[in-house]
Amino acid sequence: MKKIRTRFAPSPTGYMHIGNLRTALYAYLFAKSQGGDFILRIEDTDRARYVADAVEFIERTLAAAKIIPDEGPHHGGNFAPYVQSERMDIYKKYAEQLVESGHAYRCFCSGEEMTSEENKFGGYNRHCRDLDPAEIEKNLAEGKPYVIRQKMPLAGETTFFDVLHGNITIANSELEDQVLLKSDGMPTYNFANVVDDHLMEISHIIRGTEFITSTPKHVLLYEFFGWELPTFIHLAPVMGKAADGTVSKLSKRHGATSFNDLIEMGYLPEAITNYVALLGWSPKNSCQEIFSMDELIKNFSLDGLSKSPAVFDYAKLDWMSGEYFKAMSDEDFADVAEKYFTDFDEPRKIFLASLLKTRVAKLSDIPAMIAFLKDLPPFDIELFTNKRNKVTPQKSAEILAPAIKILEQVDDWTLDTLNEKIAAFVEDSGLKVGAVMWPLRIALSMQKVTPGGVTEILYLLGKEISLARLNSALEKL
RNA sequence: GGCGCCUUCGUCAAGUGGUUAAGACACCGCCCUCUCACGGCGGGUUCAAGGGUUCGAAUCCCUUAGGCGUCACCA
Repeated sequence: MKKIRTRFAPSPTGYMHIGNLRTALYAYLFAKSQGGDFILRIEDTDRARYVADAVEFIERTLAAAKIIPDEGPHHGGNFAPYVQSERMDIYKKYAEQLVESGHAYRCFCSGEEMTSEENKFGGYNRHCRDLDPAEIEKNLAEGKPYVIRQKMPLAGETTFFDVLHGNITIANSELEDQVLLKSDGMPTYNFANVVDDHLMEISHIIRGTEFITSTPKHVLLYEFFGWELPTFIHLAPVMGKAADGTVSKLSKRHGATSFNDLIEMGYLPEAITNYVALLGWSPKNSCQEIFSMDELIKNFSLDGLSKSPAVFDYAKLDWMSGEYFKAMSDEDFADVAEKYFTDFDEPRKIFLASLLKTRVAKLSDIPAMIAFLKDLPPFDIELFTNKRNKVTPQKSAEILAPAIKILEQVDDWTLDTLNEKIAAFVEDSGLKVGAVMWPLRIALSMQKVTPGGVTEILYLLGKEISLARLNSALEKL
């Protein structure tokens, strides 16, 4: 059997859309699940869109997502170069070959003529098909710029098989005489793509549905050259849902849309990859949702792919991200959240990690959660009223005063000791735990909700600051 | 507009002629609990519509509607 080879062929735009990442992931998973190769090829044939360092950016992003090419610009391989702008002579050779065989022709029309009514509606850009050979010679001699166009059959239809969609048939009369080689000598996507996929022995083409309609043109090229057809798999797009409920292709208006946006927000790469994998694919005979890359590879199969569009759901990403955090050790979490923990010593960092890892969807949630530890929010007497625990500002003062006395005596400011002292204090007070804890927590944090309880906050704050806050609150009450 | 693709809970989805139509997220309720979270238990909501075929249809066929894509010297 022929070796499975898939490729990811992005244009170098310094931006990795989630949809692109997913396409790369599926191509990678399929290849790896079949013991095949995954190739990275850069489609930089549009000089106007070239972005500096974009290739490195793509490679770094794939590496972060643990999608490792077997061949690529900086990964080596037997089919180099893997950057299309370095393969111009190859495309030219094959384009000329098609002109020779009568499947393509030179077109000397300028841009304006292209967009004429005739071409747009009736002619499908077929105007230069039957130029007088003498005129062609003349134009060439004058050095007049030209493009090479594919000569489409005028009758009949072209059918190709897609793994997800079955047979797709399009009438040849719908196909325009598309440009193969541009006047600057660069190939178009529709040409370079076919030539390279053949030369690089790609067995399965996994790409977005936006290419379904141009696939018959590609198929015709394979036929013109007498090349064996690869297997096509056209993936449904990733959608976004706007505030008004409308669904459209995932874009900026939906929030973060690139892998890097998500990383910057503090989602783990593993969590993003895991979530994205499930956006349009589900495992067979299993309800598993948390997958390592190895498990994805083991479980992946094409028949688990969905052919309908999937809406990107940030809420579910949050959940999945949280699952990854919860599964981490305190040390690992502290490590990954390091830049948010700068105000704490090592033991407190680890302890904070233990508190936060069950409460965080993304790392950037952290600052808002722990801000009160650094800067006490303004005093608000309203907070000292809590119906459920029958707490009032008056009662709060009555609890704070003795509590301060007890805490002042504590020299061993550790979690265990603090726990012990507070528990004893509650016991002696004869009040419910909540009734005692409420005023303490408010005085220490000036907010109703805190990650962790009173003891935890006391420990994190340290003795000095804790007592200062308690005293300050007592004074104001 | 032509052509093409798509349509199971709000979202991701399982399902391929006979199921009480899985599971997950979100949501709601209860339990645990010093708040929040974690954890545990429970709940509501789904086959786009209309026609067929069939003893029987989410599953097969037709029509309609809606969504998306494409119609570049962009990919």
